[in-house]
Amino acid sequence: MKIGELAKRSGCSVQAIRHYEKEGLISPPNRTEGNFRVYNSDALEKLIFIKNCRGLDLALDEIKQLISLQFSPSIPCEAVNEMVDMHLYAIKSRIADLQKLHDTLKQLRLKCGSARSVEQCGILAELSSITDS
Amino acid sequence: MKIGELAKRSGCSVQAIRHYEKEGLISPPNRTEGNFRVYNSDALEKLIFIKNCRGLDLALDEIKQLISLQFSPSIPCEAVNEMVDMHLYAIKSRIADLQKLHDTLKQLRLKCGSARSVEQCGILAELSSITDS
DNA sequence: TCTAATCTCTATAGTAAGTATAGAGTCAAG
DNA sequence: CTTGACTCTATACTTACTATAGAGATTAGA
Repeated sequence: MKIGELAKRSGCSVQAIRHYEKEGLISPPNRTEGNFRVYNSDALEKLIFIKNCRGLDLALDEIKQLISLQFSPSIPCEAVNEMVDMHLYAIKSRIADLQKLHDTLKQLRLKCGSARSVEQCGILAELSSITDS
Repeated sequence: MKIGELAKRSGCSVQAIRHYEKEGLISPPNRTEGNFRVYNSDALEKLIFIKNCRGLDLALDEIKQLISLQFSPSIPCEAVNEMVDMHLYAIKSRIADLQKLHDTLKQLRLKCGSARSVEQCGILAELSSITDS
């Protein structure tokens, strides 16, 4: 299949596929006489793997590591676990940060009713004076 | 004061200050004979305002809007409220997404113990087969 | 067979909000 | 007068793509 069909089947965009190739996540496929990329079902599988990983917010570099791990199947998979654990931690922190941000913003929102002028706006006043915590 | 002191006092980096100037968030200051930027306390105040906004994850473009609103103090501040409300909504969505991601990743983590080989790794197996939801 | 539409190619620029760097100039103190 | 700290501009880099230009390839219909 050509890149358009691969894109449709994998759910990645055509440009993203070319991007993954450039970044070394997928290997350069064979070409037709007219220089079009030709893919087989292995490429589709790999793309789906990549897509799943991206869905978990794994970075391309990390996905690259996972792929290279798949090529040395007998070594222990500690590295995989560590990567996932680190992500779990990062996500938890990010959630906590956002929650705090949400609370702050909600507080701020209460400073201003709806029909005031900018001059009297409690939000703008607050933004000028909050000190870092 | 020169840019280094302003940076220290405001908590922004020197490059960030120059960046804000280039983006039109702060006006170009006077220069010394030797072409160094010279700031007064108004600039410091403005930078603190910007820093507070950035702490709330407001984009530079949005901050720019807020600053221009401050220059027309008599118009209603609906726009400010709307911006804050939109952010509250965006943050809530982001938290929900991350929570879901966290749960998925935690499930995935359970697929693999600690001492297995990559070949048997449940995580990698799962990543190859999850279908999009 | 011609042609128009669609697909693909490469290369480049843009996104957000800065950080990092190079290479040059300025200033203050010893 | 020289050394070190500071500043200047301009450029490249970061992430994971998307968008675009301009060209060539392929396919379907007339």
